[in-house]
Amino acid sequence: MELSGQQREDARRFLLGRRRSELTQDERAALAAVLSARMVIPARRTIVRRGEEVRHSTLLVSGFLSRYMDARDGYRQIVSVQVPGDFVDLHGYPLRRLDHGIATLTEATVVTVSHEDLTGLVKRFPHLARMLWFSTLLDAAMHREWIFRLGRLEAAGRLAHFLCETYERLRAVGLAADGRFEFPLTQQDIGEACGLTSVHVNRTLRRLREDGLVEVSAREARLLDMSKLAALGEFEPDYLYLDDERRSVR
Amino acid sequence: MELSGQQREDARRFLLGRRRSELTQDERAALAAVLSARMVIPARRTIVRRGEEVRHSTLLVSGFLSRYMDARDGYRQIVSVQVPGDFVDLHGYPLRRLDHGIATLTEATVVTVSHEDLTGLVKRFPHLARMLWFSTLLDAAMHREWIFRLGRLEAAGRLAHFLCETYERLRAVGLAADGRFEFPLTQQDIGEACGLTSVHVNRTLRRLREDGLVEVSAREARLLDMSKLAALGEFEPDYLYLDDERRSVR
DNA sequence: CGCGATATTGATATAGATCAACTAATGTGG
DNA sequence: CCACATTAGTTGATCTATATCAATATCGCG
Repeated sequence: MELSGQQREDARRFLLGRRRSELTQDERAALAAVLSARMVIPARRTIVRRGEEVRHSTLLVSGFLSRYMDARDGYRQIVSVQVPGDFVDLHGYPLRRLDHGIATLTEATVVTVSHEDLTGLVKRFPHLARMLWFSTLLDAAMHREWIFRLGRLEAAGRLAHFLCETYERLRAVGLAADGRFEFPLTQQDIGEACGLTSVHVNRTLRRLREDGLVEVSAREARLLDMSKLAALGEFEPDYLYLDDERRSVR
Repeated sequence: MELSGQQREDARRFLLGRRRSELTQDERAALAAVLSARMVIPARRTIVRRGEEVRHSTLLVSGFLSRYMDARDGYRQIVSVQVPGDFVDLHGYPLRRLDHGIATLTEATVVTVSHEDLTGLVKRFPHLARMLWFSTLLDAAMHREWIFRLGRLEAAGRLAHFLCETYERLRAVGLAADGRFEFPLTQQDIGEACGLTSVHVNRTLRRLREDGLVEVSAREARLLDMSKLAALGEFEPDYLYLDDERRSVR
């Protein structure tokens, strides 16, 4: 079967910025070959609900997705924001059933891989299997950092940490530079990620702006003083396992 | 090489209570064969520090371990409590370097597997490899629930949720029944897990006791009203992927 | 028995939630 | 392209859950 340029390009995004986990030509081609056609999903759509069985996994090509859990009072807690290049629900492959919901934050382009195809892939390419495992472990590492953020930082630190993490992850996949990146989340979204009300996010962002640390608009975030932000958020990017962690921040 | 009864017994604990992930005789024997001798570690010892490279992974046989992150102010955030049968730092195998510390909470007995041996195992037993992956994904699922707990529940709910989760996990490995289990954590430990001060843990536990929901002493926890506790903590154990989730709680 | 760690309780301070109003942006149909 | 509707952002006033500080009580252990 002929590979389309689009499939190649989509497969290339996976684990971008983690050279240590470079895939071979063969592995990448095999992955590309099982990718579905691209699908575009409007903003703020639920893709998978908690408890649902999944038969394929989703690779995010562009836009932002959230993984979230609903609370009884109607509020939701975002447990993870996925950026382009992330396999969103790869863990659904061994687990079969998702323990949380997935929704778009912005309009998003995705491609999928059926679990059947994944089984074929991991049989033929043990190293690729290991890299898929690795990528789910990155998620877990980010979860842990997310726990730290909620458990030990106050509002300003949480926002600083969240912004630093998002920046570094986008930078790794070429979507951020010079402290700037597209960031079309609402203050409500940010609050749901950081365990704060949108009102408090607003006030805290204002303070950070007044202190010259960041500027966050509806479209874009600008991190004006990375080292102060990193200090405020106690952000140490080692847990992202990036290529160039020694040079980034600090 | 002859397998000792102890090795067999230790290997048997892995993924106990998750029948869906049953290992074959061969797989279990192969795992048992690479387990180290048991080691006993005193309470409150750091086992691995953040950033450390690891060359083996640890299977907990008895006692409690914590995975934690240090904050600048000297406080720590516990991101996970490991119970017997858990592979504590299996994610260190693909990741190589830990993004958090590991310490004993109580005296603990552990056995280890070298990453070299793990590589041998996963080559020979792809299904076992998948189960190892599965077990790290259980950790990730618990992390997500931990995020929910910190982000969306107030003190009483957090404690209720934490106690329910711990109970169900211990029950799965035969260490809890009738709402009771050994639970030798200090209120300080509980606070570090739930993002609360020990003072507030104390007051909140008192309220739960006065309401007839739990009794937590230095040795033991007694969950007196599981259904109220589960409601208070918005605890739905599906994320633990237990054998009998339909029957448990609720 | 006495000492260090843990638990308990009280008084006070504070970060963030809640409620409420208003403004600014964004989008839609006529 | 404007009028209006909808959504998101902003600000103020007040309330509350939890932190902080401090003192005492209790427990487990050598």
